[in-house]
Amino acid sequence: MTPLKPNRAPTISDVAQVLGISRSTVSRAFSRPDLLSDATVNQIKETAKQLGYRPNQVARALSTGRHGNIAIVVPDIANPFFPPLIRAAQLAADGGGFSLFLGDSDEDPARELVLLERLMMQAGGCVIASSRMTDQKIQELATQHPVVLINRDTPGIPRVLIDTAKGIDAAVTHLAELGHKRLVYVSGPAASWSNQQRRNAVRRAAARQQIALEPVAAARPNFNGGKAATAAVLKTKATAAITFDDFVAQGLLAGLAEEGIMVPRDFSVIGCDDVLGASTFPALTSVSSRCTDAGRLAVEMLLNILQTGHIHDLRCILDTHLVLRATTERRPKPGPRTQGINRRHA
Amino acid sequence: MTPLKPNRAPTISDVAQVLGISRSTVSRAFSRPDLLSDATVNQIKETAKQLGYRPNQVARALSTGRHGNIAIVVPDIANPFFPPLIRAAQLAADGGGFSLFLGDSDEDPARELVLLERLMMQAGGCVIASSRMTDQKIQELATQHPVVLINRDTPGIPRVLIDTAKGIDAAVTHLAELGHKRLVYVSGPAASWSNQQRRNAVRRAAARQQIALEPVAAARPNFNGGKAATAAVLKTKATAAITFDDFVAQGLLAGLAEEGIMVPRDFSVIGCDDVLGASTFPALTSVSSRCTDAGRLAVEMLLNILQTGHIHDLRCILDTHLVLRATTERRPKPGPRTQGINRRHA
DNA sequence: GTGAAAGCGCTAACAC
DNA sequence: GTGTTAGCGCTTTCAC
Repeated sequence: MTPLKPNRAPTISDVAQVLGISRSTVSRAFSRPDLLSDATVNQIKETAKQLGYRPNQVARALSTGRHGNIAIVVPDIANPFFPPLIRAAQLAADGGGFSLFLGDSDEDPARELVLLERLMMQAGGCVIASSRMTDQKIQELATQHPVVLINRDTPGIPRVLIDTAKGIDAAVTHLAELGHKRLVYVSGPAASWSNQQRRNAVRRAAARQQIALEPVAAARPNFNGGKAATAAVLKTKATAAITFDDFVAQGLLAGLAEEGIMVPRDFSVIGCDDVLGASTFPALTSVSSRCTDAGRLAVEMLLNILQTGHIHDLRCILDTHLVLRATTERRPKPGPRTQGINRRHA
Repeated sequence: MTPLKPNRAPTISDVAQVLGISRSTVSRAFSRPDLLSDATVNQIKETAKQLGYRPNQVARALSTGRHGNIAIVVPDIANPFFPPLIRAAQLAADGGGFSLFLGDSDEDPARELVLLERLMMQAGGCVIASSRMTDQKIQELATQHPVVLINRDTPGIPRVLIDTAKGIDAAVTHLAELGHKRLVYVSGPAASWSNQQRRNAVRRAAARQQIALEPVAAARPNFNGGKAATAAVLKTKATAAITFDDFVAQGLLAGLAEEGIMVPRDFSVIGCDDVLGASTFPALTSVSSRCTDAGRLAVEMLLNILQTGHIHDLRCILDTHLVLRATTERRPKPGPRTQGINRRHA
């Protein structure tokens, strides 16, 4: 059992005293060196280093109102869509000299708000990814702090949107070309903009290709949600499914395997986000989504706002494409399905 | 293009003035309400709410030295071992009323140090997961700030260790029982404590089971690293591999498939961490590691230090077990391997 | 180009 | 119980 650090860190005053100069000069050497002669700046930085002086962010923040922090809030860190996004955000923040607060709302809009309010006391702005809050709440928040959204199309607020429409279009077209006539969309959270956008994209594309569309809801956007939806999917008599995300697709794959339905021979599956790579079996065909780009871009937009002090109503669209792997195939011939035999383990 | 928020937030003085009382009283109503009469506390909180007053964390931090923040730094957010850990850490921090800074060192010790030094100006303490820094640097850091380590056994510093020994032991025993005589350990980062610990555990267990052990290094602890190691693995003539983590195992699986080696018929593979679940094919047998518990525990330990002001040299061990799935089987009969034909796609 | 002084919003002795 | 006073470490007018 040890007590904590005894000696306090050197301050601006210590440096000033050693050099016999005023504290403001030392301050300027770090915040506005252009106002000082090169000689003094060097001298100050030199002794500062010797003393181990480092400017205190907190004091600076109190004085200027500019804390060098931003925040990012996501619905679920463990959802593989977000880690690459967060990683890119952290990198971009770091590049701009900012520190990053992380919040996980656990898919709960109330928690999301509380978290943001706490974080925004110390952050200059925030990135909210896949917000579950209402547009109204978001707009309210945005009047008080700089906000950049990812995958949420709230007017007036800078936002990065991953436009799955193009990729989904390709997916539906692909299925149509394989002869499928009846398709199901396994949906995700109702409050999710991505889900709405994907559902609509599937609907439009299905109409254009003249194939029937059946809606089925996954209780939660994860493996179990997808697996649990299997029965409902099969009941529709569809021969192919597009799912809200790869997780749901993975669950569906597992559910189908359990029912002895062979993918892609008996049933075709296409995921969204392409975060699972080739790690499912069969390797999942999926609509890619550029989460890394989205994270980096959102932070860059936020830092730009912080620097200029002006919010532009930017609406930045990242498009997507279909990544073909091994879960789609020509529509099976109509007739009784080979059920009850788990071919995967045969 | 909109300019930013015009009106500044109400301060403690505003509340005091409205009520015609002193600022300290208002301050106490929020920080030490036990010192005030219930009547005044209620009155103050009431008008504070009306004015929309919220205590300013930054000012409080400057005054007390207690910023309500902690930091967590990991080598790679996108490594699936960390998201559940970070998620649990964030939850625990949140529960204690703390905000969480997140840093990604990108597997680089220098970057890790810089990041930590920046973050620790605003955080009361930090959790460092799978640090790549030297013990010396870590100890140096720990003299200046409360530090809790995850998967790093630096003496004198509170730490949470996921003890893969038990699980690895089970893994090696399992392989021995299946008749394997020659095993390879595909190692991860040299600076990683986990890697050293796993390597040693495999070595000990192999010696005990009297099976030969060949070391092979994965260039990076990820899919590509594992895949690239495939040739080296095959050259050892081993019939089974234990890999540093599931990622490497997944890469190896892919590499083997490409070479036409069937898993588990021709070759057995066991991963570590069990973060990929059943999503590989074949479903990966793996040594589980309780990353969620580790994240929660580490933060709880840190908060405890922050509250008591005392560092106990805690060494908290979480043990592991083997999760059997589908990538291990009886040793193949010696003889020429079926190579060149990719059986997976046959 | 540099110094003096006021203040960011809050807390913490110390008085009464 | 409540008010007074003096900071926490830094920035930023305003002088010179």
